[in-house]
Amino acid sequence: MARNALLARLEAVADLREDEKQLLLSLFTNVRNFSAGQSIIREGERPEQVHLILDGWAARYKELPEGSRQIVAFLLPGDFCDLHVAILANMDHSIVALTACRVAFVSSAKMDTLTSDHNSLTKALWWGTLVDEAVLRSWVVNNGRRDSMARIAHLLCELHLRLELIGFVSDDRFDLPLTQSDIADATGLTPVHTNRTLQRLRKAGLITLRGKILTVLDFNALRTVAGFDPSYLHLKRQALTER
Amino acid sequence: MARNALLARLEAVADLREDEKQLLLSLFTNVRNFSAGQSIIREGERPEQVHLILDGWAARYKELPEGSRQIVAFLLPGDFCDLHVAILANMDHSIVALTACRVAFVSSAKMDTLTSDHNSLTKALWWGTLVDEAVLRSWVVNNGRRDSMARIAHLLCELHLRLELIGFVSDDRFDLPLTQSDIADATGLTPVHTNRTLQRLRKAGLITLRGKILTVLDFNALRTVAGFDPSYLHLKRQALTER
DNA sequence: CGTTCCCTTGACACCGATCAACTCTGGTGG
DNA sequence: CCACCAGAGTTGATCGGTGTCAAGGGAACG
Repeated sequence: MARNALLARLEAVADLREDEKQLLLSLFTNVRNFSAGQSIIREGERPEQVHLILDGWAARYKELPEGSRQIVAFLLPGDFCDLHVAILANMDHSIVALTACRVAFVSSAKMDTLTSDHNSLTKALWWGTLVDEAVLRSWVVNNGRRDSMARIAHLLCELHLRLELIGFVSDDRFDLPLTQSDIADATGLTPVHTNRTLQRLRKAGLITLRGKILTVLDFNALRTVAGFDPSYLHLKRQALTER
Repeated sequence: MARNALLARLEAVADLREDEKQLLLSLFTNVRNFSAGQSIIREGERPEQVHLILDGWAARYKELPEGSRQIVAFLLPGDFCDLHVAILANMDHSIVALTACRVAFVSSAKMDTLTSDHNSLTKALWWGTLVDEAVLRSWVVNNGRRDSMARIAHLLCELHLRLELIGFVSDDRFDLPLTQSDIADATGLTPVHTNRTLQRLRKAGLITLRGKILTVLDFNALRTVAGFDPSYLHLKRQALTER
């Protein structure tokens, strides 16, 4: 990964022993590669394995009857696609690779024994799903109550912090491998309007976006435009959030 | 409750033994009453107890700096407010009673021992939080990609099924103790527009809404308008969903 | 060197927001 | 029992943000 993206996330909450870390990492040896655009899991499927993103970006999305889609989460290295397979019957949504992705597969049986043997690991994994849920809540707010500027700004703030946590940000600059249509599908806007809004964010001197590199020029201003409060990400090591 | 609203929800997924049911119910003896409008938990708090709605409706919401609010979930009898207190540090949102509510309090310690002793109960509770998450995803879609008619129709379909599951629906008719402003806050609309949209739903012959009683006149038509697919609710006992 | 995405731009339509009354309802107290 | 009142629902007029449609430009890739 960033061999330790998963650990980076978990250690933000739990203090894991060295042997637990090793044990966890040892599970994710069965790896498969996906290319951009390939679907990792489809709605209605019942995967037999738990999937973990090792590298690359993927999106969790739902498709509507008339053909539009809504992305409900971006999955970054260290994120699980479906920790819940063992419990819920079927996937109620799909997952697609947005960039080339390395994905680890673990049988749910292995996960089960892992969690029944190691309480602190279980708790750490639990914590991960609860943060996912908190992020989801903030997306409901985003799509429901913010205008296009604030929506996109909020998304960028969130990605900035999540990527920073796993070591993908340097100097307020990071790789943003999303098309404007992807951003539109995440924020509930149209591609055209997303384009214009990004232009406004640039003209306001908040960001630059060249190639697929996003630079946050003024994080505090961006945060203000977004109405962004990072506490929902529940980052315990709060260094990042203090500026 | 509907003493068994919680059980109704859990039994939709797990086959619990009688003694497990009794054990579970025995926990929720410490009860407190809230009146409509009273807040049950506030953002930033760190509650020491797990809260379960026994009776009445509550809302999970976030407030924005400029004063508007977004409801991110409706809590019905049998729903937990904060199964996660033990793990996440602080509440990243607030919970308010929408009607008079009876709420049970359980110390997180008790919950902990319960879950470490009874695997099937743990799984059932887990399942509950996963369904919450699935509902959240569908709300993101709702606010992001549906127009006002479909949004409100979708919300009504969801409430219909959730209430049916816990026995609060008879004859496609149920108590809907929400103000139009509440519906607006859930769907990301304004009260005025919510009002007009409800009128359109009535004129289209899909629903009636008198007093606080909602009658679904044509569920299939409502479902079509909403683009509603109930599978995200993961109701195992699927009788309800087949019409 | 052409094809295919992706980004960009313009003109226009429309859904939903805003602002500002007015009405209705249910609950309260005199 | 009535008068009052606050909160909820309703209506109309107008504004603005976002969607839609259509076309052109640019960059990556075979």
